[in-house]
Amino acid sequence: MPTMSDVAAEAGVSVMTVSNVLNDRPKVGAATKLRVLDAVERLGYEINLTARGLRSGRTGTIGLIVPRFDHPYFGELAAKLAVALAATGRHLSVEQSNASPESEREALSQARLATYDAVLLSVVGLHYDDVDRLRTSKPVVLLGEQQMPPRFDHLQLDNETGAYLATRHLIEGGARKLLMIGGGDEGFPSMSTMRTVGFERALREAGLQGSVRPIIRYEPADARVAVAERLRQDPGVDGVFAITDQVGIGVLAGVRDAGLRVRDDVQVVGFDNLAFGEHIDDGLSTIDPSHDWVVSRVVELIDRRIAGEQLPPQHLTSPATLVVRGSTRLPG
Amino acid sequence: MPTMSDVAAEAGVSVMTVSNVLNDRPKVGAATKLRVLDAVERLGYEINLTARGLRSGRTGTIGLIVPRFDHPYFGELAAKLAVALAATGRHLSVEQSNASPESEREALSQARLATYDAVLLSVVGLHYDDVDRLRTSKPVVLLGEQQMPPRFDHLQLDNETGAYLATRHLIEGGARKLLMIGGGDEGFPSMSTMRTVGFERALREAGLQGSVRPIIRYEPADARVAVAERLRQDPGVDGVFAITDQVGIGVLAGVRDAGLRVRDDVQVVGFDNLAFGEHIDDGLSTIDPSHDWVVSRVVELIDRRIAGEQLPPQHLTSPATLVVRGSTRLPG
DNA sequence: GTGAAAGCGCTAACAC
DNA sequence: GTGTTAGCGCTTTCAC
Repeated sequence: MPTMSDVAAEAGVSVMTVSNVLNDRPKVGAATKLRVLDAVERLGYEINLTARGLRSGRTGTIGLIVPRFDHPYFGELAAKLAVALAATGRHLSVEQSNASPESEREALSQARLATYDAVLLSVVGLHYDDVDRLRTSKPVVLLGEQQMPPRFDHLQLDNETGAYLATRHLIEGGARKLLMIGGGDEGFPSMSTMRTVGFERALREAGLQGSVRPIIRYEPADARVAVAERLRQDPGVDGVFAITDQVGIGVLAGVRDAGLRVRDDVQVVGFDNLAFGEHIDDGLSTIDPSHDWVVSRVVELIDRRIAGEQLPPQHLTSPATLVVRGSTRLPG
Repeated sequence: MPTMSDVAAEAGVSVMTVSNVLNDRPKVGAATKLRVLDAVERLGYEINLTARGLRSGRTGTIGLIVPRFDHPYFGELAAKLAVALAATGRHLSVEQSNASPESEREALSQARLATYDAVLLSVVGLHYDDVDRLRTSKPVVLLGEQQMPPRFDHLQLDNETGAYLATRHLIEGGARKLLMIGGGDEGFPSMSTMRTVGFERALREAGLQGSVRPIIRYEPADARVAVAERLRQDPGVDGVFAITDQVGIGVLAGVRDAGLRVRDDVQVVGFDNLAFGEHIDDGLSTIDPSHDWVVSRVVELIDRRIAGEQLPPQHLTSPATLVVRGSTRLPG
């Protein structure tokens, strides 16, 4: 592999001039620039990013750490982030934290975080203390619904409003006996707790009772079993709020398993607006988490942090909006 | 951030001894080792992976380059790969190539490939020439269905057999007028070409005619429109082979859009065995691509390549097996 | 078993 | 505009 010195020798200039050309630094003569680029071409030279990173302290790469690669929520977010970051000349690299306890520790180690210019950390599944232990000189932006140490920038959804809108929509469509799958008060402000608060607020406003069925994993299979079981015990249920669309897909299946019709017998709303929701049955109504909004804010924020701007930790909440599809009735 | 010299000073040893301890090199005295680890602890030292990488040429990280983060096929594969690599002490970093033409060029640049110990390149959407241009000193393993330069290691599915099994299963369930959505002969051995060959072989064996409806993007929305349109033109169709499960989800919706019942009127089989297929409708029958087999082979292969073993380029084909769910009938 | 010297390939800082 | 010097933090090599 040729190095910068090889290019310098080939072009008859110093390595600094080569570096200046390759980094588009302004103070290079046009003729020199051409000679350098020519030499680069002839030798097939490409820069050594590791060496650049060691010397300059910058890598041009942003890290995104997600719990799992195979959850569509992160896939969809990551895809949008990658596009937005590419537009500002940065590069996104995604790691999975939850492969094993060791790999989680490793993914969150200062050593690995330091290989990025900034780190976006999806904190699903991480606890306050895991995150509070983080020591890094690089900017860290937290994404997710847990309560987290306030010294970090943190973006989250408006979980409570989203759950409220979903539940009110079920009620406006005529549901009178509601069930939330995947909810429960965890005793601290988690995603589950906050969505449950929104669910219960909408019930209270309407003067209705509802029930909450927690599940351990937000997986379709678990939700499917849970909802079918509950519908058999409690046949009057006519509206289900699924804590996520993944859970929602299981709820749709569980409603069928119980011998009931989605929408006509039991309305269903999810949360996340995953792409596949549009095509399941007659469409799964859901809450859109405004990924584009989140992505724009994140990109702005890391730009400013990487530029070294000092601003207090940002705690931002993205809007949640209702998306109506065939699993619910319109009001009236 | 403390460096290795700081640790050496703190422990009263040389940097080399610190390095030897941290890398578990055998020739360190037990007492010295303790003193070093103690100093590491006290200073909160963590190694600088960039410096290590520059000097040693190894990073401990494997790169996986996929076209899109938001396609569940890659998410599911990446999740399994991450777990398998973690077990051998390596680390997986995933990049998206198709965010834009520039980001694709960048993701495939020698410069970026060189930051990994080995690169797994998912070649969906890349052409022979894109890949043939790759120059890198690091091992590259290709994953995907295109025909590719034989100098690379390459793992692919048994597309033809998979498509054949899917189609034969439709026929055994009673389908007599078959349609393939997303097929077509592209004139070279692509995924589409090979799956179409398998489809047509099964038809020929059964003495049946079938038709093939190409689509541009393998997206549910496109497939949905295509299949509904075709079913209206051609009402006798009673079996659809969808080129992927993503397409299959659109086919299920399109069958309903056309006023027909999945399975009773139109049997449907997909390909990929994505996780969500189990819970859509009564389940989407599909072809399983043996991700676990692929993952094992890939991990073995890169272990040997990274160890510097010289072996001819490996071209491996993973088995394809049928998974029967509610979108098709069992024979008889 | 431990340490000294050299250098991986680049860029920051500054001299000219 | 261009070149020189120094050094980022580590590992390789080799001496003891």
